[in-house]
Amino acid sequence: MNATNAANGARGNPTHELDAPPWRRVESTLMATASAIHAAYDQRLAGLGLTLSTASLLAYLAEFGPVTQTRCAEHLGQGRAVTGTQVDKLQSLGYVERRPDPTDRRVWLVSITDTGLDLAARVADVDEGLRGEFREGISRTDRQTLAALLVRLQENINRSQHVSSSSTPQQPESNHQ
Amino acid sequence: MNATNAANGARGNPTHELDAPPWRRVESTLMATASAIHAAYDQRLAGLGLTLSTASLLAYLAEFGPVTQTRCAEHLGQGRAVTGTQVDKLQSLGYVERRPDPTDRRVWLVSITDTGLDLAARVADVDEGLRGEFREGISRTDRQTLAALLVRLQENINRSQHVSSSSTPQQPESNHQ
DNA sequence: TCAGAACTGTATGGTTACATACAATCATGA
DNA sequence: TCATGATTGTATGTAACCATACAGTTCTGA
Repeated sequence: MNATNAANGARGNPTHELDAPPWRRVESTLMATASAIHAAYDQRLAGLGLTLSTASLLAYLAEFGPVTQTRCAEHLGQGRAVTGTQVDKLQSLGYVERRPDPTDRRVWLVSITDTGLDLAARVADVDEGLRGEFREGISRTDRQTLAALLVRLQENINRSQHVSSSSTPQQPESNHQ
Repeated sequence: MNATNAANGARGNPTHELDAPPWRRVESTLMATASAIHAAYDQRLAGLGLTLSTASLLAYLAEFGPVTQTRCAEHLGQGRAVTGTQVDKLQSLGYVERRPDPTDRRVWLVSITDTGLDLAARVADVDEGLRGEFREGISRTDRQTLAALLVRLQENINRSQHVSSSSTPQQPESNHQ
């Protein structure tokens, strides 16, 4: 009983993944790696009072001018409600501000403040440093290979997501909520 | 269950990754891919009344006999409290049962039932089918390359995770290789 | 023997995110 | 014009997970 199973899979010999149960294969390794990346960012960004989500939002606002919350949500791949909460937090800390759109009274234009820009610069430093550590000993070619494989994999995943699961056997829903 | 559900992304489903600010690089692609895998499993397993987490627990119990909850939690890489809740759910559905350990009155020995075994077999089918779809057009060599790169990346991540206290990361010495 | 440390499972509160529902506001077509 | 449908941001309820704290139990060392 050493570290977590993630470490188990990571330190194991990648050539024989058959001793592992069905839940410790490439897909599982990938999800564990993603969790580790998430945790690493959260850990480093905690010093700035941010999480990966809020830092991503801040960085997006720093780069692309004032935008609506819906656009932020789309870019970050999350719902509008959560984005609104994140804007609430960044606004309460003085890093962003909401201004009404003169041409559309439904929306807020979220813009970054000066202190927000300073923080975004430090977030970029953290990002740069962390990515540098991640890439130690992994060549540019390797990274390109990894990215290409991930893209191909994700295409397959998206394709299988859009298949309407017609093969749902019996098993009544039994959704008691 | 409609198309907007999947398109909107139950766990976020970003689509563009190349023209990208610092937040759309390899690390982001990896996390997005992991989310997509998670969502795909959840979608397919919903027909069995399970999620990826509960299905993983069930599969683990099906393969390795009665075990304590702490061991389940360690294997699944999650906390003991959540594992207890998941066992509660599987138990209420009749798929697992808790029996006292004769030699240790602190622990429960969680064992799978006959109906649980049946369900685990169907979970294995879902897993097999989904992995097959994911690997379409990706050769075995590619998969090995991907796994190897992920392992190397995760080693770097774990190393950078352990350098939390010091503000000046001092180029940790590579242990081997 | 036995006091203190360690471990197991559970309770609790907090965080993050989703899905739905809703009011307010635009946009479209007859 | 104006009724109908879309869109935006928010409120609400739910779900999953974590971290901490705790009682009961086991283990360890003097």
